[in-house]
Amino acid sequence: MAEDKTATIKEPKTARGEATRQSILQAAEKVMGRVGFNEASIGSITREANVAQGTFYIYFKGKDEVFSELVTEMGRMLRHEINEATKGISDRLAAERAGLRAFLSFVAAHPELYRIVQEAQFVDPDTYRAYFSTFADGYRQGLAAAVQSGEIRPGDADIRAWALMGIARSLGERAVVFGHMTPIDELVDTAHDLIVNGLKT
Amino acid sequence: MAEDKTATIKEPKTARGEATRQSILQAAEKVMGRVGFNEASIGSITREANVAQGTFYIYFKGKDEVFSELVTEMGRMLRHEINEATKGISDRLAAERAGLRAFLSFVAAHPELYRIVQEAQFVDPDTYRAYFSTFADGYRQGLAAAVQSGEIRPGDADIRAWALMGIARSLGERAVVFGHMTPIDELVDTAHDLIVNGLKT
DNA sequence: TAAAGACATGAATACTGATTCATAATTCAT
DNA sequence: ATGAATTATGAATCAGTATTCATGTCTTTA
Repeated sequence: MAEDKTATIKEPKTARGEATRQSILQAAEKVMGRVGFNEASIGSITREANVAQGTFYIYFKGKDEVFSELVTEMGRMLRHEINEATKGISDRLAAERAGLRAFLSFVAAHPELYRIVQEAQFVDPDTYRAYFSTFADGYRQGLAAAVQSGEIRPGDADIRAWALMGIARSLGERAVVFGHMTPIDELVDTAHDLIVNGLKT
Repeated sequence: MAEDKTATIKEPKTARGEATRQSILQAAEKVMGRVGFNEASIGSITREANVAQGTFYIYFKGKDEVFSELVTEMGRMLRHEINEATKGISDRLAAERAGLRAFLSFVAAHPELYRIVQEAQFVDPDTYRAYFSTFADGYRQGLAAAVQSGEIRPGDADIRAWALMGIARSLGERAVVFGHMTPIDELVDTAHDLIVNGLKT
């Protein structure tokens, strides 16, 4: 039946509590970003946060819970960045460029968070899927509208949305995971040219 | 003279041993593909393989080692498939299409292996990086040659290689992880059109 | 300023699952 | 056929770490 998870309530009631919770969260981001979810022990997180182990359980049910919170938080931040970067740009291809640029800047600035989202695929599949489905939905709508208005050539919007997300993710990974130090503008220029004009002569 | 670097020797000397080793490998592929690396215990693998727990350590140093072997094996298989599918095709854009098709067919046929490669990013980063670096190198050379010969328009070959790999991976993930059931030919047609012609009208 | 509630501690406990190893069975070479 | 090598077993260890909890400190408020 419906099991009540309310048994262990969290939510700090005090400024002090909120601060502690926050420092645990930050420590978790740092440690998990560096060594990954599995290697990150509660002990290593609380040590980084300068609190005792037991304190962790005042605010979180376990490792999974902090992790999910980090992923969700990261999603919010990234969506916000991209919205800011593209809002007010009506030209679809220009928006494409601005969005790509914002994405790559973000992952360059937050490599740990990038890693955490990727790892969510295995640690918290539901959150992971929700994360990318949300992105894909928005993307698809934008592309469909642009096809409708004749701004871009016809083609399945969902498949294209995934293809374009793939380009962005792959270039992000190239930089963050594989250490290729290409300047972002060069990445954006090359990728955008490919997206707009394709490979053909 | 033990040219083996394996301080603790493995390598079955007997048909029986080879068979057992193989069934452990298959069981590991199955179990790890289903529940992921961390949830896959040695016990669950040996149970699946119908051998005792101790038997595992006759052939492998630990979980990491089977895992690496699976990733490497998968890389070999996939490269082979793509080489077969594209060999003899001199036209670059046609090869692009054939390679994409081969890739998507492969991941559709081996969803577990796909998952395992992704997880290698966290379990065995070196192998993961080697895997994609190898792919990227080959890809880059092909693109650079095609630019040289005037077959495709100029543009940084390395960035393009990563962008195109990203498209393939993303469409694979869309199918395998997100369960979108689009027929492969439709995926290939749409993606190839995007790759060749871009989005512009 | 004192009682109540919130927060913090960290040693003790509990659990999970990896790894070992003494023993037994099977296969191989002669 | 028989001793030697190889392979197989699984219960017993071992290690790491997640989680609890009895106790102590801080903060609020009446």
